[in-house]
Amino acid sequence: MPGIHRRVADEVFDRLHEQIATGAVAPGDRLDPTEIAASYGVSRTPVREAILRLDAQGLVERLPYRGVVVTGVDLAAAEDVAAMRIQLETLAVQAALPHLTEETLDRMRELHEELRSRVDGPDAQQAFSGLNREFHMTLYRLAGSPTLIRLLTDLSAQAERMRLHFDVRRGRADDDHARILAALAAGDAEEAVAATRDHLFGALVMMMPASFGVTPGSTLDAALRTSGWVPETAR
Amino acid sequence: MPGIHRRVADEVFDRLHEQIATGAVAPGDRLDPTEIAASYGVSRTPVREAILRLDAQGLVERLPYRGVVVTGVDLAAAEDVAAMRIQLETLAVQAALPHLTEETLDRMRELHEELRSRVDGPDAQQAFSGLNREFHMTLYRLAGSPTLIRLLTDLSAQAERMRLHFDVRRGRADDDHARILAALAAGDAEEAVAATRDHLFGALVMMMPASFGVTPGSTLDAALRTSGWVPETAR
DNA sequence: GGATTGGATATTGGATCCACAATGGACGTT
DNA sequence: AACGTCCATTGTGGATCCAATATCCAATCC
Repeated sequence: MPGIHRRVADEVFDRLHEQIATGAVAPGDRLDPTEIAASYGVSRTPVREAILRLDAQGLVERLPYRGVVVTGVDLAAAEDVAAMRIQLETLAVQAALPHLTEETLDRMRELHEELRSRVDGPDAQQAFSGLNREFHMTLYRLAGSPTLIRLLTDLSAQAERMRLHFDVRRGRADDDHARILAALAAGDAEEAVAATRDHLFGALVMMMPASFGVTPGSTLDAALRTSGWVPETAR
Repeated sequence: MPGIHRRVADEVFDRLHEQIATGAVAPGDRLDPTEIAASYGVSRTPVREAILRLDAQGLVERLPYRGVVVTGVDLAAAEDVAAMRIQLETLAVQAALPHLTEETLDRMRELHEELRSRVDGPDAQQAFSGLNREFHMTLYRLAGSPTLIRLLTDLSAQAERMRLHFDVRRGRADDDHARILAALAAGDAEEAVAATRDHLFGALVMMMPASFGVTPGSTLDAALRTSGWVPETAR
């Protein structure tokens, strides 16, 4: 049984990933490998490995001989990531639906309830992140695509970081999840896709200024249309 | 001008990436960091960094304390990667088209001609890989999405590795490219998407046994349908 | 007075060294 | 003779050491 191995580098990676995803270290902040190594009581080597992995996920940027900083977030990046998620998660929904079992649906309902009950808790933000991700991933795993899971995991971490940066509270997420569950239970693929798309799009919109409109010809525009979205002007 | 800096690790990464993408080291082969370091005349440190990055891209697998092997390829993985590419490249086409200029189109035509002329050359396979990727990427860059480029670059490397593993010659690629160019020139988004999808799907089909059919409910099935594909049985 | 260059300092990237885990073979036991 | 255990060997992961590069500041020149 390989995989049970916990190397120091794994530990460091998890802790740094957590720090970044939760916004404990903000975008633009500098990560000092020496300092981190000292504070964790390890050498710089595993810290370097962890940073390499964070870089591959796009969470940090390594400036040669000039240190490593947490990747900055701006609205353009948020829109970019949202577009990719819409394109891939709507695919995941479609591919997962045919393999949906009552058991998985129950598991999702559990997570849904758990989310509702925690909406006003002390660590609401923290709990939301984990439970929300697990709710969606439970479904997506049914698609049976390791690549898809890998991409979505990375993108989720990015998105979560942005959500926290822009201080977006997701009160409406419950309703979105209920809508998704209903569509899944009814076996309505089109509605499940639409609900997922609106869920992701809604999170993005809350980060944007009031005057926000989808830029025609953007990846976001394209992804929205692919998933059946109809622009305001055409309605 | 910093940023153009070439570190040793970058060099090692490029060489290893090349070796893997071109199949010089086959799937399942073991990579010995010590041996690589010696043959390149460097220490193990930059080799380790390079391997870390290859791992993040899914090109190699690191078995804790047991070495690193080139990720195996099978038909399921090929199908998986193809599905992701279809989903993302069709998005890229749609987002790029509105920003298409005559200049870019000319650049693509150049690459197209170059590809045709090299079809029977000595290093045909090698040339094809690079030129084909550049042909598509030239278009996709117009979408203005760093994330999309990053994901597609990784997926392309995977796909190329599989293509070479299954020893697929892409004679038809020329025709596909011509079709894409025509659609782009005409500003026909739907046709450009269809052409791109068929291009990618065609490459996958050539890896499959003759009896191959798209599994209903797979990510491939979903991606194909999203891009407007109609299954045989429904035609 | 401002800009440019040279050196001091700090920090990253690379090389080397060390410890521990994992395989393979030898030996002993049943 | 077969199986299990122990030890030696190999090699990965981590720690430490060294070199190369960027930044910062001061001195010098225009």
